[in-house]
Amino acid sequence: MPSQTPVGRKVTLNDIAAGCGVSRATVSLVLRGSSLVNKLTRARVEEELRRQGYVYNRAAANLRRRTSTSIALVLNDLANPFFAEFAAGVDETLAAAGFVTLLGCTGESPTREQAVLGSLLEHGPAGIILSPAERSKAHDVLAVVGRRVPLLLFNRELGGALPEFAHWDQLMLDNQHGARLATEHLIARGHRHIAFFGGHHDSSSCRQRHAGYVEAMHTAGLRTEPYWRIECAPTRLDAAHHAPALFAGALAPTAAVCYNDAVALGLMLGLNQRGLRPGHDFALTGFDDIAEAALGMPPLTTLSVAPHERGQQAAQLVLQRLQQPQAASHQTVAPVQLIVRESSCPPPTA
Amino acid sequence: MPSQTPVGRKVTLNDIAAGCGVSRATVSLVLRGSSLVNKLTRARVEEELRRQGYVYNRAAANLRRRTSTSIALVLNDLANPFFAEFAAGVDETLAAAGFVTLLGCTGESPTREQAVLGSLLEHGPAGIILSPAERSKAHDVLAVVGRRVPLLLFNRELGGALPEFAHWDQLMLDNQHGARLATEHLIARGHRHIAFFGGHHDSSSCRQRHAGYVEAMHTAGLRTEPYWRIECAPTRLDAAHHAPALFAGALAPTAAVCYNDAVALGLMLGLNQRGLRPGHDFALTGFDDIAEAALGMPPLTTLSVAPHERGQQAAQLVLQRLQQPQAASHQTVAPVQLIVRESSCPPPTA
DNA sequence: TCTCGCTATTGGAACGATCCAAAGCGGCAC
DNA sequence: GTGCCGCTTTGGATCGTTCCAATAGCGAGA
Repeated sequence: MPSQTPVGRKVTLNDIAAGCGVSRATVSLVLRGSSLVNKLTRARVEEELRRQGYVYNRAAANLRRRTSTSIALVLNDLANPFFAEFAAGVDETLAAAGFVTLLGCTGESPTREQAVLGSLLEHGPAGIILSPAERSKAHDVLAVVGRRVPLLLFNRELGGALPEFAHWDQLMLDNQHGARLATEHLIARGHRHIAFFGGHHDSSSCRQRHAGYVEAMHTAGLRTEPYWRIECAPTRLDAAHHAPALFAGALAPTAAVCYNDAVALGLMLGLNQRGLRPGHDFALTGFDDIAEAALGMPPLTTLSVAPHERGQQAAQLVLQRLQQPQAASHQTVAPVQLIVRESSCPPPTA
Repeated sequence: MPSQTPVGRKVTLNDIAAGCGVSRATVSLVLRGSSLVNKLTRARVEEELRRQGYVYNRAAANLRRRTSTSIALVLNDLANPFFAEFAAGVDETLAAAGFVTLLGCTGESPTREQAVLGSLLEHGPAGIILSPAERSKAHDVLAVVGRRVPLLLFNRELGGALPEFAHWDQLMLDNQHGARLATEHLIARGHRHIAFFGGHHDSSSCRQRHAGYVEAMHTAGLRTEPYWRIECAPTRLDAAHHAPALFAGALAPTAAVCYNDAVALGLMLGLNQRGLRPGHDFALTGFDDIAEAALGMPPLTTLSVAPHERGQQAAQLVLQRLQQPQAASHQTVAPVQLIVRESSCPPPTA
């Protein structure tokens, strides 16, 4: 509407106070909905606020009150749909609680992670949600973050764990259990020779998923050949590239538990190029249940981790921590759910 | 009133000053790397800063200097990989320039857009990058944002355009040209009966793409039948649903230019259900080049819009605007690139 | 001796909000 | 007239930083 704000200077409490003949303090009370203010006065002030197009300066208020209304969200890779959905969930919940999200991306670089954390901290967030870069060290994070601001670790553990950082909360996925579910499912379908495909060994989530796979295999009395463990970058392209490695060993697997969906979808491509039809001649499973999983050819059996809900959960955990700064730190493991689709066929000979 | 959280006592300039026997002002000069400070003094102060674990309070500085070091990024849908990559590009460039990203998601709701913009504005961003929700009105955005903070519109135009908002910068995709390229490509492949499939007519990007399609058809001397224009929601599911409509008219098309990749992938499903093989019996193109496009069956011919680069560009445009607040507003149209894959086959009879 | 210039340093007033103790005011009881 | 009570309102200090004008010290030139 016809806002009469003079260009070049912000409208402050003083302007409003002067504009309707009350004190700054009264205007402040009105803004905060205090019941001390007389109805008539309030109406006059509110009219003036509207007339001058006042916008609240939360930075100034936070300075005086020594409070903060922002939370930093630091992600290793926002371009990954998994983290994007996570971020959307975080922002949604934070916004509902009146907080604002300070975003930072590290691109899997511990160096940039340091810089990003440092820069965000200067803006005084009340808390931090961090999905660490791959080789990020607990010691370095502690050095820049300090103990003052509560931190929630998401998705990955930090390298070189320090005893002192037990005060950090954690929200992790149940990687081991999930991979175990997938493996058991393949075994139940009749597979005996099952590979573990993709991911890097120095990623904690990959190690956990691999452990779940081994656990299921051994529980079922099945062997795991070393050459059934194929490492590659967690991308489609690299996965497609490494497909032939599956069949280089003495005993070819009939199925593969893949590190994640990206890897599984890449492997499908690689199999096609070898003339193998995934879901018919070879079974595979993924992890994450990204949007593309349901649409693959064939649709991919995978583990749903509900990234949006995880984002909401992460935000809630941080908000909870803010209310009880002294409570013992909390380790949360989010459940994962097996989604059976067509990629996990029985073995061709069965 | 949003809940606010107390933060523990912080180390301030006063603490440092007291700690090494200089004045607050001197410490401030050291922090800002002023050349006025004596080398010895600087060393002493820096040592003390480290010793006490000082963190700069940018909010206080910004208050005093009447500056801002944050930019608000308001997106209609962060869960969409296109916007996620865009956001990553924005954050990357902003961070490099020393700015911090204030994130806000609107979920395609103009109401939430209002709320989110209002909340972010209270934190005093230096500028705003906005990808509007679908039915967002220029009038409403202007009412909450005002003229004080520069705004960059990305990707979509606002409804009910006001003359006054000519001062907003814009970064749009070259929708019309892109759709024209796709259509020309299909024509060059030998198609004569080409449909335009998907999207809503009240979306500016859909209108533009349709215009590009019409332009190419008419330039080539080809007719466009009204029943070759099929509207549906820009989702896979709705697209699959509307596939039969393509063949309901007197003259069946042999190809379709789709509103975007999601729609194209959905149409593929719908065609398959009719026993038509996309890429063999029917040609189609998409728009966006999302990750799944390359992995479709068949891989999808589409238009690449490079969302990450667009994010960098958007950030640069805003930063530029901050340096020249009075410069005339700028409308940028980002180029798109045709990516030819297997979905755009020649017509079966050709 | 006085002034000048140069280098370092500093106290105090901002920035825009909130907090707090104090006060104005009308009515009512004594 | 005085004291006391609620109901509103208010001035001034304060949060952590930066800006500004003022200074102190000190060697050099007149």
